[in-house]
Amino acid sequence: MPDISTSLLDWYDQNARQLPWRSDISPYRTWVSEIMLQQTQVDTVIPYFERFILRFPDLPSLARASQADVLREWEGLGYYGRARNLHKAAQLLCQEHNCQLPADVEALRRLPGIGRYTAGAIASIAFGIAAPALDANIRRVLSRLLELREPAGSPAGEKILWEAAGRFLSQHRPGDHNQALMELGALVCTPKAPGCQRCPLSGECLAYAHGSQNDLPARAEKPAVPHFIVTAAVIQQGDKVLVAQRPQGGLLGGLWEFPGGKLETSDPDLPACLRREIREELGVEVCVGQSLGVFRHAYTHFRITLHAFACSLPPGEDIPVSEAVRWVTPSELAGFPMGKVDRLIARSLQARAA
DNA sequence: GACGCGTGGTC
DNA sequence: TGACCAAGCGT
Repeated sequence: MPDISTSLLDWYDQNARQLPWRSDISPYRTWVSEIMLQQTQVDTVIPYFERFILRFPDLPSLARASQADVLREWEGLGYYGRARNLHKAAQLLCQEHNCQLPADVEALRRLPGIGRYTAGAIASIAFGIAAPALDANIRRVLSRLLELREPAGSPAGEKILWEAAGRFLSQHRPGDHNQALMELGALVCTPKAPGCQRCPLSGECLAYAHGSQNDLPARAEKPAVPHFIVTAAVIQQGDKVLVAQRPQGGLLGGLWEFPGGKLETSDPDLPACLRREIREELGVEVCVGQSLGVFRHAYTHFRITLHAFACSLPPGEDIPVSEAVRWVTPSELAGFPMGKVDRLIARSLQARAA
């Protein structure tokens, strides 16, 4: 096992990007940045981090906020469970831990939204604790360094990689060491066309020695991505439209949408699909009118083509409002957190009304 | 332990 | 344009 830390940290000191969360380091800022960075690239996170910190500058301000306000700041970033858990954890910490993040890996690990990686990252970066971290970048760097044939993500591969992350770790600068490995993975040891010529670890890298860097890390086969046809109803009454809140647990949980759903084989056509969905969700028959557009969108595990329709209620029919069903004017839609496609529809309505 | 969970960039 | 990829976590 070579000592990679010295050359790694030297490289990091010369090449680290200046990022918002690398100045004014505090446990709170480190925490917010690490949650945002889960499965999300640095360039995407930067503007969200800046806005979020302006809006919620410290842990008490986040704990006091409403979930809708937190989700609105998160809108567009995806994986909204991260925002719900961040908010929940802030409230827990202010109830039980004096509004302080614990300086302890196991205690961090128990907070909602903090798993093995994030606990190690916060502990090492914010508190200087010698805890390893393993993310997609470090998996790739270490897989190549060790020329690991086990697929990253497999149980055997994970075991080897976590042990390696711990063995390599600098006891002196663990936070910089973890960030340096991630920085190296993001800037040099990239998935395609890795820059081995300018890599500080190429001399120790088994993959580079054998020319196998482009074939690593090994990957398991991925299943085919299904494609669904879905419909959405913009139900209009006077100058208002109906929006519904999605349940907390699942896809786009807690966000608002124009109701609708998947086309089933039993549906004769798109309007029939939409009438069925609205009947099932809201208990009323709607009149389906003109098309408001067709939207394609790719989620992680499936793809949709969404057909939006202007709809109206027959005379005498009504829909009772509730916590999760509201009639709002197009200009009020901006206050309701939404996913990508529904926001596109909402914006087209605002433009139409203006 | 396998699966569900968003979105944007890249090639 | 479609497939791949990304500072993972919860159930």
